[in-house]
Amino acid sequence: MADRICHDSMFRSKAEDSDVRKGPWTEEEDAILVNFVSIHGDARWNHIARSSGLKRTGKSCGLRWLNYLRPDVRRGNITLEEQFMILKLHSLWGNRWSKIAQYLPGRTDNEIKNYWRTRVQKQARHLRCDVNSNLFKETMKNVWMPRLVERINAQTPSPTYEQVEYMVTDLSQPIEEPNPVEPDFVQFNQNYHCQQQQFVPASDVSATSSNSPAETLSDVQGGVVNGTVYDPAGQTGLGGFNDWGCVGGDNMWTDEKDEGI
DNA sequence: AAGGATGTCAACCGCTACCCC
DNA sequence: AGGGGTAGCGGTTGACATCCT
Repeated sequence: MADRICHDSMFRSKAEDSDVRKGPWTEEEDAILVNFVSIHGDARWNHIARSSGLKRTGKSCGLRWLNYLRPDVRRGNITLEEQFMILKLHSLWGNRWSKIAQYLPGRTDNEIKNYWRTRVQKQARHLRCDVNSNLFKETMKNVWMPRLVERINAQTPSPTYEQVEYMVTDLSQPIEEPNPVEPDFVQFNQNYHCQQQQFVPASDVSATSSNSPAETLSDVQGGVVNGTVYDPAGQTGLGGFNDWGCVGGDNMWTDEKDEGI
């Protein structure tokens, strides 16, 4: 859209525009930006861009700071706990990346978005279904999330009863928007991240129906019914499908090879 | 070993909402 | 009220890395 030129360029001269740098940031540029932010704060990015001498747009400076340079940004692999939160919050809010990022301290919306696209959507492709389909949502809720919880439990001590009840209750929440249980997530996040306590698999609690949504899955082709993985064509006992409901190969939760957990 | 395929992620783009004058 | 300036959001792109044949 020709009349929707990036606003950053609207108040830059043509000479300046032709001089605007794009692409990866250099260490020197990073150092300049960090220095300027330490003096002027992380606001007014256009002012920083101009006065720092960086040949970048204010927008580019802001993005670089937010996604990479700010001191509280977390780098490295997404943890199991973070993965669980992403799946859970995405089931409630969809592609509201910045909102989801608020519940994952130190993670950026960009990082979460990339995670979703590269890891989660890949699994949807393997299942030959749309990431927004009922099949994919059911598989995520009834297979991947409980298994993720199991893996989290395997590395941390037992949860409190309240936490178990919370998890069970919350996992049964319908997918809806706007989200009516947002305060619970604040509590959940605090409990989980601050106290280093743990979950219990929903499948371990009789009140849940994590493995038997047959009446729901009967409406779609493929999925997981009573622990059996069905492919989108309705076949069972799929060669190549592990019990995550995924095609064997890369493990979506870690960088390790999937051993058919 | 090579090169094509695939995955990852930083950065950019287009758009919208908000604020201020 | 409305227009300009700005920040933030979600989608997309492209460079680089890694994997596979």
